[in-house]
Amino acid sequence: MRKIDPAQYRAKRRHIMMAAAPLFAAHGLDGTSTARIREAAGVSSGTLFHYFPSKRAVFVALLTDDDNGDAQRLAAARDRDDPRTALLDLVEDLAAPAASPVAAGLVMEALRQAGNDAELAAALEADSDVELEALAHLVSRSVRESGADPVLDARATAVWIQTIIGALFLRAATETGFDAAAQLRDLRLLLDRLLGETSPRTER
Amino acid sequence: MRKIDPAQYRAKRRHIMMAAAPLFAAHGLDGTSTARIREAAGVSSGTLFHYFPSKRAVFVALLTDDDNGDAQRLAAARDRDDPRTALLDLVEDLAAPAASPVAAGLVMEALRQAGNDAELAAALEADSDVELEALAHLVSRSVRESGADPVLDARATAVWIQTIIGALFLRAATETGFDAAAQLRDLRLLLDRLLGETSPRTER
DNA sequence: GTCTATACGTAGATAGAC
DNA sequence: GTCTATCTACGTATAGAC
Repeated sequence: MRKIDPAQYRAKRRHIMMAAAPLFAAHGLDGTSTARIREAAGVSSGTLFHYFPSKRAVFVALLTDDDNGDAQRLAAARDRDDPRTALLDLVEDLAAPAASPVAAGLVMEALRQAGNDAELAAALEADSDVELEALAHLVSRSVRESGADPVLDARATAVWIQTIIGALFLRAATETGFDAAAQLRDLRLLLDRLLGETSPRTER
Repeated sequence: MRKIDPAQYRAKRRHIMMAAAPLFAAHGLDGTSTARIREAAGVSSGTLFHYFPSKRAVFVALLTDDDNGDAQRLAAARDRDDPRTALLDLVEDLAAPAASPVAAGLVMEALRQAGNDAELAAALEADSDVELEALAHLVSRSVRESGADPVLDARATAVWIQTIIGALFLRAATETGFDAAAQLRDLRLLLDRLLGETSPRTER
C-alpha cells in the first residue's frame, strides 16, 4: 500500500521539526518535553511518534537535514577570484545564522549534546571540518595572492576564525538585544586586522 | 539547639556542590538527576535536600558563590601601571578557567539556563558588566598611554575581547583534547594585533 | 495517519525514624 | 544531620480504535 503523498509526509515532518526548534533552542533537549512539542505542532502524541522514533530524532533531524546546500556554498566560496574578499564574505555567510536566536540556540544545544552523543558529534565535526578546510584554503590563498600577514599559520588562523564565529553564536544565544548586524560589521573590521596588511600596504 | 559546627556545615555543602559540578558540566542541569548528584556526593536524598532546597539551588550556588574575590582582582588589574600589559594579563586571567573542562562546561550551561531564569541572568550580567568595565578602562588607557590603535572604540573593543574569551570557553567545553595553554599563547598574539601598534611603533 | 487513552519508568522532593 | 522509605507528578513512548 503506497503512501498517499510523500511530499505531504515530508511537509508534516518538517512542520513538527519547525514547531520543536524554538523549544529546543530555548529550553534545551532535556528541558523540552514531547508534550510541549506535540502541543506546539498541534498534533497528538501518537502522530508525533509516527513521524519520529524519538524526541532525540526530532532534534537530530533539525541539525542534520541540510536544506541550504552548505557544501556547495563552501565550494563556491573556495574558488572565488579575490581570496581576501571571498574570505570575509564567507565569514559573514557562516556567521549570518547567529542573527536568528532560534538558530543560535539550536547550535549551542547541539554542541552541548555532542559531548554525550558520539554520532551527533561526528556529524557536527564533519561539517565543521569542511568549513575549516574552506577557510584555511582562503586564508592560505590570501597570504600568497594578496599579501595578507596573519599572526598565525593558515590553519590556526582558520580555527580562530571558526572560534570567533562560534562566539557570535554564543552571544546571540545568551544575550538579549544582541545586535547581529552591528557585530557582523565589527567582525569584518577585526578580521581585516587579524589577517594583516594587504599589499600594497599603506604607510601611516 | 545551636549548630554543632558551622564550618563543617559549609564544608559538606561545598562537598555536595563539588560532586555535582562535573555532572552539571557534562550533562547540563536538566540532564543531571538528583539521584546522580546524591550518588556522586555519597549522601542520601534526604541529606541532599537538607543542604539545598532544590537541584537548581545547587547549580546556582556553584555559579554565584565567589570564592576567588573576582572583584578585587579586576580592581587591581584596572589600576596597574602599564595598561597594555595589564590588559593582556587580565585577559589571560579571565580566560584561564577555560583550561578546566568542568569550569568551561558549567559556564556554558549557566549561559543556557540564564535564558530561562531572570535571577540567574541578572547575576551573570552583573559580573560580566564589571569585567567589561575593567577591560574597557584598560583599553582606553592603552590608547592614551601606550599608543594602541584598535579598530573599534574602547567599549566595543572590550566587548569583542569578552567575546573572544567566551569563544575559548565554548571550545574548551565542546572540544575534546582542547589545548588551553596553546590557545592562550595564540590569544595573546591575536589581541596584540587587535589592539594595534604600540608606540614607538616599529617600521617594517 | 491521526486520534484517545494509558503503560511504565523515573523525576524531584518529603516524611519521619534514628 | 542523616538515613530509609515513599509520595506524587511527569517523562517518553506505545496500543489500538477510527
